[in-house]
Amino acid sequence: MKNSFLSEMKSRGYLNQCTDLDNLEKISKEKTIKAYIGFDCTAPSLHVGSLLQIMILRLLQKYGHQPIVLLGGGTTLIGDPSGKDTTRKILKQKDIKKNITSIKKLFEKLLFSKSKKTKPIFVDNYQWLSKLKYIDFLRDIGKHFTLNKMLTFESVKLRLDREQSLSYTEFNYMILQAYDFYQLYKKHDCILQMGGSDQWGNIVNGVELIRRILQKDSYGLTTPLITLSSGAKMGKTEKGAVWLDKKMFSPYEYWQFWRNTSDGDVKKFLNYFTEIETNDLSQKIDKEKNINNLKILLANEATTLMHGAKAAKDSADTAKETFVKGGLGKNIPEKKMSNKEFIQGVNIIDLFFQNKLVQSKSEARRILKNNGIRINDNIISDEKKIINMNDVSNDNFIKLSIGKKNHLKIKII
RNA sequence: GGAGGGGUACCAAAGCGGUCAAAUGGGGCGGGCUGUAAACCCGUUGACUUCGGUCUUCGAAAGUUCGAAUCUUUCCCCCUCCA
Repeated sequence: MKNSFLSEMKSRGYLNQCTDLDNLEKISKEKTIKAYIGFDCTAPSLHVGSLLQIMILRLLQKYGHQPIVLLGGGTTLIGDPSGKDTTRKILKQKDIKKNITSIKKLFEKLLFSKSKKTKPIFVDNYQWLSKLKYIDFLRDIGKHFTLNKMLTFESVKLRLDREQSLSYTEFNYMILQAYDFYQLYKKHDCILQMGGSDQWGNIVNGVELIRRILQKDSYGLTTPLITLSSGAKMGKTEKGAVWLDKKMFSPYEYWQFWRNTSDGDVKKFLNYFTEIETNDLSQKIDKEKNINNLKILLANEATTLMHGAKAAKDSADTAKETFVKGGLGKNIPEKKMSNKEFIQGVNIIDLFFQNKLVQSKSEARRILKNNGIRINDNIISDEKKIINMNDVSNDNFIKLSIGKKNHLKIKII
């Protein structure tokens, strides 16, 4: 059997559930299809939690199909209750618009295609949702949804079971999402909606709505929920979410995020988040004895995909410098300071505080007590220590470190 | 509309007149071990400090008191149940 979109979906482990795998496979082999994924626009960037969805859109393109990216300008106003146990804050429309603009940029880069056939289509559901008339909507769309069924959905049940409130607004979310699919089917002949496993209920609703109104078949499929071997949710680091936008999360940090993948997750992630052909990949995995090299491979591939080959290489080099040689890496953030201050001498605590390596002086003192503060890789244990020109290295730098991973080079001018 | 319950540090949650900068758990941070992993262990987790202390915090404001997170009043917000 020849490789197809769905067969690679399966072999990479992207496929969790599908409404009708056999028929979808048949159709996607016969002709090119359009498929959509909806994204919430609650923040100015997406984070790695959405990366799997992005990967499958790219995969779709690889097999000549066309992705539709739905940016939920309308639904974000409502808030999806799936997977959340409390009502989300309602965002301002102005903010959502900004978010949409910057998320769109991200997709334009990631789903870039020269071919018209696989070029991504961007839609914003605000376009049609904002035009809905309440009475008409209730009559035409609402009649297809029974409360009996809606109450059986996980997202609803969860809230009710826990006696957490679920607002009427949120309760409508699933209907709107179903309506989105219906609109895209009509406007763009989009026959497939994809999403994370928590979207299954919403997706099925759309498929059913299309069948009821148009008597047409459409399809839905979901990707598995990614769990770490530790059981935690993926995508959080000490610094918060792992954003895909380099303004919010630098390529070096991004590289480090993947480099720090735990052992148990490496092979899975290589399949999920790189585009190395599956055969090559399994060979590589078998051959490689040192798991750290696989982690580096993962970090390189994932960073290349997101930020480009150069950024990946720079990050890898910096990491090498920093961790292997222990010297000053190129990508360590750098700051300039006048030599006047150092001729006078600066208190160590003040120096770290001024350079924003710590949020308060108390924090600096605390870390210092725990042997976490270093100047030029030497642990400092005296909080009254004065840093002056004697601490400047030959090439006019002072290296400040907090812990093992947080460094700053000060260039003396 | 009626009846109750509640708002405490990043989160959850104790405290219910002084010994409270506030138990405990999670998370975070630093250290140790190591492989930039996991697990585990130790320390730390409001700010400033001349290291003696000082200042600000328990939804908001006002009050009682020598003294309030704790008592009173008003206001704001959230939740549950009944209609």
